[in-house]
Amino acid sequence: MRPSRYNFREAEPRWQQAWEKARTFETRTDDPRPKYYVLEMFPYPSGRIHMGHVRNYAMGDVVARYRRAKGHAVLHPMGWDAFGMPAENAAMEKKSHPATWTYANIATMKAQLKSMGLSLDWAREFATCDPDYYKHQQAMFLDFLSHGLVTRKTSKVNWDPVDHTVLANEQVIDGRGWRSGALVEQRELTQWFLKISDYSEELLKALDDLPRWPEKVRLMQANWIGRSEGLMVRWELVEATAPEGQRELEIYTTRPDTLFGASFMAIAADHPLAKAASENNPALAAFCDECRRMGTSQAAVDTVEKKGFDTGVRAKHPLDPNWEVPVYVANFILMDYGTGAIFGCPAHDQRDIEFARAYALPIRPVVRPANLSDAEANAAFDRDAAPFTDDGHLFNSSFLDGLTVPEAKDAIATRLESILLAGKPVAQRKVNYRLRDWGISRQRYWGCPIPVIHCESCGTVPVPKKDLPVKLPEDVTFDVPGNPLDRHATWKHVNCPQCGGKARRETDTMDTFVDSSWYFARFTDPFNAQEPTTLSAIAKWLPVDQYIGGIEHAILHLLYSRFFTRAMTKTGHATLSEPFDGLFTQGMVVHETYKNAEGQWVPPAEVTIESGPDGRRAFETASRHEVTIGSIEKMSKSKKNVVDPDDIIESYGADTARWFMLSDSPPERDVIWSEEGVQGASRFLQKVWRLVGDAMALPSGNTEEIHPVTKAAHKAILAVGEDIERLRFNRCVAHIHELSNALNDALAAEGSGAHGDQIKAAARTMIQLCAPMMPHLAEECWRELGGEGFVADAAWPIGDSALIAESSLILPVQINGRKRAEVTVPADADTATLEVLVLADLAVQAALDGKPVRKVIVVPKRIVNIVV
RNA sequence: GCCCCUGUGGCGGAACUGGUAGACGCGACCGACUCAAAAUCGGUUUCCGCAAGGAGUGCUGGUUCGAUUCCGGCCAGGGGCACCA
Repeated sequence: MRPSRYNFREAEPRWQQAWEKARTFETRTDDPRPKYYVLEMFPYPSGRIHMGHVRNYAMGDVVARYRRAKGHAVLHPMGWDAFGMPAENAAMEKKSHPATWTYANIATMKAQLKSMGLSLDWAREFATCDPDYYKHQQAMFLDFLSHGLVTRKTSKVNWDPVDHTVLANEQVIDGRGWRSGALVEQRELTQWFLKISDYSEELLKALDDLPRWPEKVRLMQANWIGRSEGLMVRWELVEATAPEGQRELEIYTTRPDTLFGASFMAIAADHPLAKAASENNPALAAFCDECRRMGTSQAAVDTVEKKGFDTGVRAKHPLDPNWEVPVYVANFILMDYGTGAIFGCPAHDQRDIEFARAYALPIRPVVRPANLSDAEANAAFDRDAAPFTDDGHLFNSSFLDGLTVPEAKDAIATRLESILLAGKPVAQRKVNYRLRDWGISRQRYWGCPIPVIHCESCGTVPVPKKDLPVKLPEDVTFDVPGNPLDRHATWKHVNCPQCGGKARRETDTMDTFVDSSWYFARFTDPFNAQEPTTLSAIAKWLPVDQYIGGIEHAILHLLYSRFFTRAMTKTGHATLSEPFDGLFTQGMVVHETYKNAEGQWVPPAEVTIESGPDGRRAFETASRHEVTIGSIEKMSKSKKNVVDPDDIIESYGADTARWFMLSDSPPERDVIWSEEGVQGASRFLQKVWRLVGDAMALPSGNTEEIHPVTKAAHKAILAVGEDIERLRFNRCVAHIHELSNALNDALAAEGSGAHGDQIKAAARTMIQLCAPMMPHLAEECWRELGGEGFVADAAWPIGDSALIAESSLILPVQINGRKRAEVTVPADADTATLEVLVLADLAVQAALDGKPVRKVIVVPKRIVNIVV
């Protein structure tokens, strides 16, 4: 006997086991059908999955299951982004080894993901902390090294002087170390870099070839790469003022047209000239030290007050040897960008004008609006007004006078290129990029070791490939701060692979972004023990057809992966440039917040919502005390507005959780998790169960005519398919609701059983359309409706647009753009016939009220507009 | 400061490429079933108005036979980037 309610607790695990036993979702590499690679960003094993994961993986699973049904060989793998700081923090706090902690979390989260019933190929699972994974990463690093894609240079880190440890930006809070509370200093360390900046132009240009990426993400990447065209200009220093050995100062500018408005030079505290000038100037040295005490994060640099210090050095204007400008050290000039030096033109730059006002420097306007004369512009100039940064015409600028800004940029570049200083042109055109090389060195234990050995006589020597992997030692302690690899008793002491002499291992590990920059490639053949990738598998499966993840990875992860794919291709590990053909960034999961009378946050699980005509009220379930409903915010531990996926799956089942995640909200926007919403989803599942049961109970029978339910079914097939392809899951849900309503109507009207076959067919269609979103219930119903095998293996139904066609349609009629009537007309009537039909209609006649018709506009199958 | 996105009923949202604004769902209300409740089913639900009718997609102006959609200005909310020369 069929139960009247669907029992998900019994059915869901049963179908999960059945799929697993049948190995339904394992991908055969030699599958001859057209491929489709669906990938969701793999999770960090933090301990438990959260609702954001549920949303992300529910979306990916719909795409994967739909593509399977459409006859694709689908690759839909899952793994773990398993290296990173939280494991070390847990090691310090809970005294568990990072590996133990990480693998335990993976086990928990894998069980949670399995309970969602995702169509994943678990046979391909790996964690980036598996030596079997990172040994290939080390091999590729060595290949990158030999192909000139790796460099070693100094860069700054946040140094905690108390804990003697390097801090991540997120560990620096208000300029202090998060544990020690000590003021953070900048320290220079020699570090390993991947030369992503060699690909700046390429990575920028290729953004145009990614039409299936969100415009927003491409724009963010373009801004991050930050191409600018400018001029490198060398300024001769006034000899009497310059430190020993310093003859000139080179700056980079994108506004060379404003050179005649120059009033000062500003250099970074780490600029060689600043260091040289500091030697005999303790006050300047102290100022440079102060600049260095800022954190290395941009946020830290941003919030600091703009300050400068006159070095006493003077520079000669390149076009007027008698014109001298002062050289300042300024805390807002970054050594990393351009040459670490600028010239300031206060009249035409916001930052420069603030600096000039603060240090009483001259402000000379050189660009005027096109509608003013030179004299008017000079008269109108105001030191205290905002700088003029628009395009205009040059004045007060010698041979540039009267030119537009672009003309002046070109003219001054041409002039300066022909002037020689110390035998070389004083200026040179230069395209510059904001994008910097990718520093991958981390002074931490829980990461992929950089496979290099430092030998006193041979220098840096790559670890021979036969010695890979360089494995992390297991016997490490976290009771003191600092890098456990560095203080390990034996690990770093090795013999040099070249000379055999005493040497030491590199103790830095790789940035975890390296791990995630090629995992998608490894998934195409994770079984290859010899090589990182199998080229035939890369060629077959890449690029990823649909990549889905959070917008927070819009820049770094996606840009690094694009670079890494190119680097892999250069070193023979891949055969393409762009790893992700289609990208989708989903919104966050948000929830209401609740506060009790004492002002404490209350978790949703302890709150009961009651709604009536006066709105919604919330009560603590246990005490019945009313709580205040607060704003809707991203789920976070601090506000306690977190809903645990396990609790939801336990109370409602995986299908309900998935269905609700996909309903209502457009996937790129935030979705509000609410108890009412999830209950609505649950009710719909039961409705599907009931409709299928009622349909099944009908006797067989058919008539020639096409029943409305058949039309509804075919309409839904076409609409749902199109909307899945465009990732508009909320609309899919609406279409399925419509079909279920049509089915409900058909069942209610069915007395004699004359249309049994058509109604049953419509029920089957509904189940197939539901299957990508609520796979367990769909399997259960599919079996009942006599479907063969798994619905997961069934071909997607084919919609027949001919069945939907109507012989007549209702056309709205507007008069002067206002809807006044509706006229039923034959679907195939031509424009002239329509005009006659519409004008003859009684309701139209009444609305026209005898006014003369000036014009009739007919939009076929849409609307008729009469102009009177 | 710069850049981007968003703004539609009580709520989430729909409306293809300029062509019937409010699909679908949530909530609410009314009714049926029930001793009763839950569940379920049926109906109503943009606002004003008894109605006829009118208004209406953040505000404002424009283009158009016709604007949620295109353009200008403004307001509000969200996000990203940044002393980037």
